[in-house]
Amino acid sequence: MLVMVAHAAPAAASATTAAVSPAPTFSPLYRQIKSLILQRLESGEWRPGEAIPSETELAQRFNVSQGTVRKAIDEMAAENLLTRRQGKGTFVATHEDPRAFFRFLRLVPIAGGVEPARSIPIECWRAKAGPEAARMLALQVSDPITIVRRVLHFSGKPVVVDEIYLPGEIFGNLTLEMLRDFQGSVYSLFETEFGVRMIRAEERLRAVPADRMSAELLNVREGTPLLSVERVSFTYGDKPVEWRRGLYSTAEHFYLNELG
Amino acid sequence: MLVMVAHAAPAAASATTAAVSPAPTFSPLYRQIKSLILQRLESGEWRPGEAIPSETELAQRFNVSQGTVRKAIDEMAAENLLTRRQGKGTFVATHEDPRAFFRFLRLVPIAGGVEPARSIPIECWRAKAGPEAARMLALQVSDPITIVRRVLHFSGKPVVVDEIYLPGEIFGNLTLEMLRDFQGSVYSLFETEFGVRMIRAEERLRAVPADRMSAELLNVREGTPLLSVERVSFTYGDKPVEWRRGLYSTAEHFYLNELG
DNA sequence: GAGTGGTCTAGACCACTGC
DNA sequence: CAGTGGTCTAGACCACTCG
Repeated sequence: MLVMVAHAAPAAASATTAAVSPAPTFSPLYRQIKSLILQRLESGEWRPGEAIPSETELAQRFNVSQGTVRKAIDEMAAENLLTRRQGKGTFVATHEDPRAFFRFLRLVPIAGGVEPARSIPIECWRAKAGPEAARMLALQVSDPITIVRRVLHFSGKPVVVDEIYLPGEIFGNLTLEMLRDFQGSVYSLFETEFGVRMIRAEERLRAVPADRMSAELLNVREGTPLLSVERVSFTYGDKPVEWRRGLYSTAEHFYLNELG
Repeated sequence: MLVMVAHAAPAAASATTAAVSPAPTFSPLYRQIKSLILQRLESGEWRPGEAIPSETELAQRFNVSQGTVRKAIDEMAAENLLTRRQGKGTFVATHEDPRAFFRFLRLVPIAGGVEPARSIPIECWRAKAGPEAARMLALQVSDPITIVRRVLHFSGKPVVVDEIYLPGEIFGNLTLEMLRDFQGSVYSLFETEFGVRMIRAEERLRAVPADRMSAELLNVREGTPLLSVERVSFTYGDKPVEWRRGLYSTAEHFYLNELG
């Protein structure tokens, strides 16, 4: 049945759209399988850290060959949505994995050493979205939001000061205690406690002078150049669910980026 | 013949190394094909922008199935070493491609618009490598190097001031005139005139105050926070061939980074 | 229409994990 | 040993480009 849909789709697509636009040409079978798997992930049917059914079983279930399922999973593994483990199975990616840590925090000490960051939450409060937060989070102005202020320490020293803006609809129950008590990264908490998995993010970097409050928190002089990092994070379906403004002290750390 | 090597390799490898270390387990056939193709690229047999032989021909040549060649090329396309064009062939990736531009210059205007950067070379001279340049370029101290200073303009305004350090052995003939006259990016010139193709790079970002010279060139006040971007670029075989220090004015631009 | 990459299949066998 | 992902093959057909 799925096969028929698969073969019918491109023909129908080109028939209806060819005269309008040449863009949406063709959707191969493995992409349809991919979006079926994606649906299961979005719906929470297969949860972070769990194994999904084996390739052969998915192939039977979807009535396609194992190679087609494989190609779908290949792409999703490349996008860090799934993780393959030979001999064990294919697993839904999770931020519990320490590898995921440095994918989202690219700060490295100038002088060697790989100490993990320690997050120290300062405040957590509710507010109404201003125009900027609303735009970034695709909300309406004055929709409820939750804001977290915190500091990140590396080997005991404050290096990053952060403000995290979250949609109140999802994160209305977030409290300072949860942030304090949770073992693991913030994204790990979001995933475990709120069922929200961050897939990708965009960061915008600038150099700015330290304001008084940040200077105090980071133990630098007011006006010291800091790295300003604005991040919007997206979950499934490219839905923005976090907006973050961070100031990084780059006296003893740098932001490492790989250009592929 | 190659097939025999392929099948013999893992057995031999595990026989000799199993007792020593469990690391270098197994090299599948498609990776051997991949490194054969890589050799052709490194040697310049297939040059940037040119088409490589078709998959079927490579399969015959290497005595493997087309699917195996395909998988090798798949990986190399994912690494931006090759570019596939349906119906036309597979091509060696090149920095002439405008897509390659923003892979290596992630500066975006805050207020919309996608004006291309204009590179204005200021100086180009020979020098001897200091300890830092030597380390970054994997040279000996006092080996010859070539240094370029330049400014990047966006819509007529200076935004980036750059110093580029290059191994003299390769870039001994680089002149200010070449930089001025060449149409296209610096990497495009390196590729065309010096046969050096940049594959990947690492950037280290910090926020620093503008020194007097940079402040003048960028038309900002001394001490203004600037984004310091240090880059080491690598060619085939992870050989470093460029070290760059740039100062970016982030008054009207930001550095955009995608976290996947 | 010939040639290229892109998709899909079916089946064999290998490497790894865990019972 | 059974079950999983990983590799390799051979062949069919589709989509795209170009002369």
